[in-house]
Amino acid sequence: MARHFKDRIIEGDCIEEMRKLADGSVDLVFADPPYFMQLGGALTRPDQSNVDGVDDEWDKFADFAAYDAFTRAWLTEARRVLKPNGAIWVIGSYHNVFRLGAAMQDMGFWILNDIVWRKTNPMPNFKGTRFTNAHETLIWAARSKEAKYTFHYDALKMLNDELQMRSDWTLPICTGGERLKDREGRKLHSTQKPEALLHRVVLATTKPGEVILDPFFGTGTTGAAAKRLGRHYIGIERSADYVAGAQARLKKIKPVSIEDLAVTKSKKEEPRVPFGQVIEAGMIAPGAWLVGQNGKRARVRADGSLAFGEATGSIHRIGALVCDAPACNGWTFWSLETKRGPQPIDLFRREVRRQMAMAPAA
Amino acid sequence: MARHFKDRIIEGDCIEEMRKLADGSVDLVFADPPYFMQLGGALTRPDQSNVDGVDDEWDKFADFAAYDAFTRAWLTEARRVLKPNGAIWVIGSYHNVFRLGAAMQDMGFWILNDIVWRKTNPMPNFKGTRFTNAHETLIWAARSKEAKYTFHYDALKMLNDELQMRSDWTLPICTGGERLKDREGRKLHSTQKPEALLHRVVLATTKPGEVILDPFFGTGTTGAAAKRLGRHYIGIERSADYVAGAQARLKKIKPVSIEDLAVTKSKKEEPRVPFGQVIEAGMIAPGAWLVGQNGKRARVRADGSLAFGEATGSIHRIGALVCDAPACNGWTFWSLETKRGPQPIDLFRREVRRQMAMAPAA
DNA sequence: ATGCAAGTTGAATCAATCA
DNA sequence: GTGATTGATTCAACTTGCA
Repeated sequence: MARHFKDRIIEGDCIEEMRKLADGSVDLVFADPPYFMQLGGALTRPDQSNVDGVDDEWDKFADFAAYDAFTRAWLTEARRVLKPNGAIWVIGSYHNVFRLGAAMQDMGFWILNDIVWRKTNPMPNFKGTRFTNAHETLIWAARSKEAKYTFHYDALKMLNDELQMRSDWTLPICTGGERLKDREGRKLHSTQKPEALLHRVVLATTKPGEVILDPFFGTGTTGAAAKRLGRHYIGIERSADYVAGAQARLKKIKPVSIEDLAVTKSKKEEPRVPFGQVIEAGMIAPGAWLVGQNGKRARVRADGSLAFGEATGSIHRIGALVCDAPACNGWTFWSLETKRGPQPIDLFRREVRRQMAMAPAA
Repeated sequence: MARHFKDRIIEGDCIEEMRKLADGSVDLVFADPPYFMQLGGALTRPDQSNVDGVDDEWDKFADFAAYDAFTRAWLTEARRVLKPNGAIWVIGSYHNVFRLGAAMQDMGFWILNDIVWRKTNPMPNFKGTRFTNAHETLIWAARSKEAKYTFHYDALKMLNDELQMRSDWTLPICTGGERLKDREGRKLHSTQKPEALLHRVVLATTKPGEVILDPFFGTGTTGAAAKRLGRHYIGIERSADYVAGAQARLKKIKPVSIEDLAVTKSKKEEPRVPFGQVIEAGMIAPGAWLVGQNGKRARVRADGSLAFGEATGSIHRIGALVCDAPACNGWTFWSLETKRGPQPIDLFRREVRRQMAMAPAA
């Protein structure tokens, strides 16, 4: 690879531009391709406001066949320009990630992990039709089964409070000051990724001084993380607007030494345990009776709600109802009726929490 | 489907046995197929016979091709036996889930969510060569894009402390007393799923009395959750050992009583009540004034329409008009003006519904 | 300055029924 | 099948505005 390509953004189509790069010339590829979301019409929130969905031209394809052809074309070039011991990261959602992963396996990439990015603040499902789509998936793969890929086990363990870094990462979406805006104050790119996500990727799977290629550079999050962590980047991006935004952004990034990196400490909050999880765990069966501190009894249902006469609701609401109080902490109010006498339900929460504590929030 | 298939385990190959089931005869399929982890050795052909050693001619692509052929074969039968409005759940890991998902999309299944099962207690990565593989992925898909699938949104929301359920589920792996053991005390099945996982799946996406087919029944976790929650199951399993273990397990399961199967209902399921019926019932007289949440007033007419100045229309249309909004739920927007203050009109709808429930339509 | 309330927003395959 | 009508539906994080 010609040396002058390093730390530059190339404006153009990623397949064409990758063809100009030499075989085996980059250490890592990070790719955030279009997801082919196939959104329907307009979507409104319960307050009637409009959801600004992804309607960009770059996300439109005729069908899966067209999307697959595109996917295989850019993956082919990406694999060619990777060094033999190189690796690739690809991010997607359920709309496209299965096609990405299958194509990668077909082409000889060797999957090392799939990583789940759990969003702390995802967009809710406004119509109540599905589960909140609260995560995206990253695939980490070596160029081949034989590749000696880079993995900084200890650095990642340090990032995770001395615990092995797991395959699920909990991070907020990109908002606030980090989100690039256009002159009118609107988001410059509809799907800008948080730098924290790329920070973890770059730190874990590249060495300082190595070259990272991002064929869908967008607003340059990969470049930002690379520059900050002393790696080189090559970005390819079709949109002149995005290129301009990324250029300005990268100019401001100051590289730091690893030891100066402030490691974000994971919050050790006590995990929230819904009462329903006690049911699912089999600790309390649907149909069991709970007795309140005032002696009133209510019956447990399969979804974790309580039935008291005609009324149904959460342990808190029914607790408030039978107390004729505006509010009630159901966890401390109710006990399970057993042959050996009443057992406070909070005991069961403690047990579930003990199990949950092994999967830290961050 | 012949009635005698319900709540039975069929010992045999799932593709052959599914061929004996009638078209459109099951409501839900839950499938936990082999993951094909490629840990060396055991390879299987589409007919599930064992490959004796590694055949060099087949190589890597041949492995995936064989797995894909097997996948498409059983998915084809699964789709055929599903009712038009049926749905499917499939669970896998990064080894196979991308191939599963892509095949499902190719066959016309419509993915609704991918769900991440976060394990609280995963197997650590002993060598420190990758991220701890701490999750598995489930794909939930409708039989087609047009299918009206079942989703008990409100019950799931209740299960999660009145917050809508997300696509990431944190649950422990199956251990302790729940884990089936053989006579020597070793685990009977290497990948037994926790019943809590199936509890959530069954509760969310089936109705009591429906039929759930599990073509890779194993030790019968799907059957256990189905029986406990008042659903029917059909299990298909090749191994006589697993069938015997599942039989013994299921015999011990006690179904939850009918009345405890009720879960939090959706408002969408309640019978529709036209506003005119409230007038007919004499609860609101023609000429009465309604006041909106924004203070605007409109007059009730004899046919259940509202008059606001020159404009007339339904409670929803006039509500939208006075809010200058594209849409409005008139039931929650308007209140009746009375001497004792405003009374939300939804209270009257509730009363009409109560009366209708007591005197069902003749 | 500070604190609280109200408003805004994010990769979204987001309704069901009747005329 | 198509279009109009009814009526159900949101969570966390950040920004703005006002006391």
